[in-house]
Amino acid sequence: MGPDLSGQARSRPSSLTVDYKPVFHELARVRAILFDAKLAPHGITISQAWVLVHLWQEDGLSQSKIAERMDVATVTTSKLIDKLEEHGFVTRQVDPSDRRSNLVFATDEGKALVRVLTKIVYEVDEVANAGIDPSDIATTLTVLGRMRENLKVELARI
Amino acid sequence: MGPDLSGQARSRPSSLTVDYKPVFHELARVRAILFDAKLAPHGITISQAWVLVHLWQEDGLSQSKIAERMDVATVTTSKLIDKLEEHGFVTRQVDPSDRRSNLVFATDEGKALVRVLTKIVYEVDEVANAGIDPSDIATTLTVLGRMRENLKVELARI
DNA sequence: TGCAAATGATACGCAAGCGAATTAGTTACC
DNA sequence: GGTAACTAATTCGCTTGCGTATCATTTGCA
Repeated sequence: MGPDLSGQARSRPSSLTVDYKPVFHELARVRAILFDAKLAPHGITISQAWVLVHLWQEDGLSQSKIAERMDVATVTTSKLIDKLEEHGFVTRQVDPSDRRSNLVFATDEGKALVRVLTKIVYEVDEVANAGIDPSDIATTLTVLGRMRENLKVELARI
Repeated sequence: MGPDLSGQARSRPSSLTVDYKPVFHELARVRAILFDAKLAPHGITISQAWVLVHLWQEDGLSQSKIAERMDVATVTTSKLIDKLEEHGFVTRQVDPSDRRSNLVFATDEGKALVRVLTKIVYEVDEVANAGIDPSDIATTLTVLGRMRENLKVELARI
């Protein structure tokens, strides 16, 4: 036998489950692939679509505000917004009160895409959740949120 | 009110939880960042480390076998193995029975790293699981595995 | 046997992340 | 008021994924 890769007492399951596969990582990847496949006809990717969701919540956010709310680096939003602007889903406007800053507004096409995304999220969840006890799914989402917070706290500490 | 982004009946939680954040995606990213931070002193990334785990399970796999077991494209393993070879963690050997194929073997340094990874997986799980009911974590891992399978079946169907 | 089809690995180009460095503009303090 | 420190956005270069195309080799079938 090699080392114990379960990362826990042997009787407890862990992030490296019995199949020795990084389930968090793989699940995120598979979800992204399916989302991107469903969004491709609309000329957008799932990461770009998330920017639109944040603008739907509050239009005219600055790029750094968007980065903050999406929990990514500003350089990432910069490129996502480039693509969205190219396709006419958002417009950039220099903030008159701070000329370093760009305010980002969703166009009508961009707003319409949020509605499309809604439907696609529903479809993907339908597929993903098939045959799973709804209360277990609720538990899972709570646990994942908690794990994310735990890890973010640790990253901030480093 | 905008569209219903819960992607489910309003009373049920969903992958877009109340904070409107893609928790699967974010959790995978945060985990990867923490893993990479802990692995950086050893000159390896978490994705590269996974190749070593598969070689620990069975040494001398071909690149395409590794890709198959990791559920990634062969082009991805190709580059991961480039990096691992550069750092002396694996060696490639042409398969004498099929000269198109490279067999990949872990070096002693590579094998030693699996042991390091074991410890790091334990540490990351310790952090992630803090304050969460162990039985809820068990439920979560089961649910995630099921979701992954559901989505993979759907992707194969497309 | 010989040629078509399949397979293994790689090069190229793309997307989404990151960090570090750069530029432009703002704030804060002496 | 002027300089130092900070902040917003971008460019560059990196990793990990993907798809497509290419090349060498192997397999399969007529």
